Amino acid sequence: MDAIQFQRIAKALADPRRFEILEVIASAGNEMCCGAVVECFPVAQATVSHHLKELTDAGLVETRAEGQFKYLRARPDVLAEYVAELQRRIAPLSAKERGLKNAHRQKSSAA
Amino acid sequence: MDAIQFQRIAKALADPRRFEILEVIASAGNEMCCGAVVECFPVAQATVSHHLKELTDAGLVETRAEGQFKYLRARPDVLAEYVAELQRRIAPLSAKERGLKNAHRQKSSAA
DNA sequence: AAGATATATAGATGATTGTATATATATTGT
DNA sequence: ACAATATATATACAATCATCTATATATCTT
Repeated sequence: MDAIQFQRIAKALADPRRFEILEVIASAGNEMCCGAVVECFPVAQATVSHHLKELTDAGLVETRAEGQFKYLRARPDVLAEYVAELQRRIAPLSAKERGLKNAHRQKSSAA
Repeated sequence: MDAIQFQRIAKALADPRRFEILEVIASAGNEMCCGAVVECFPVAQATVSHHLKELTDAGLVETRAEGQFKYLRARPDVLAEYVAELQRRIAPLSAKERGLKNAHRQKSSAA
């Protein structure tokens, strides 16, 4: 996963309403059309459309167009990729890594 | 993990600079003082201080005061809690859950 | 063709936020 | 006591963003 998508996902997850929208789509079980999502929230259709765009840009939601409708489906696999990358970047160090880190670190403890 | 902390963490992870700060602390291996973090980034000390506050408020970083210094340490366990909650909320449904969802959903497939 | 419906886009606005400068507070060393 | 250092806080500002209204585009129905 490249850094751009990584940050895009982090951003997408950061807004409470947008996260709720993702939750609704994920809990739907099967596809859900935009209108059904709009009905779940007390915000304008354009607002939901905007959030859906950010979620799909992040890859957390995929869409399938069918006639005038657009069907949404969550991508838990993409979320899993994000999670994996997140834990790879913020990882507790192994004893060996700690040793290497500490090896060139006398300055801060001597100063 | 309560909803407030969950959103606080999501927010804290969403800013690229703040995330880099967390990365630096996590990769330090042992404690790191604020000044060392400030040296890593081309932003003002007050800006780093502000980001550190958000990271500690979110629980992703813990601090230990020692004299005029404040030592920082990442909390990968808190991140792990966040990740667990994230995947619990956005989870692929089991076949049984899908069945239940679909049970009262004939309209969308019939329309 | 015309109206109705679904979704997307454009533009505006108020709120939030990342960052800066300046200052306060606390601690250490002389 | 005083200067120096480390960190936090107050205030300000520009940029971003969530939201809205209005409109555009596409599709369906009659």
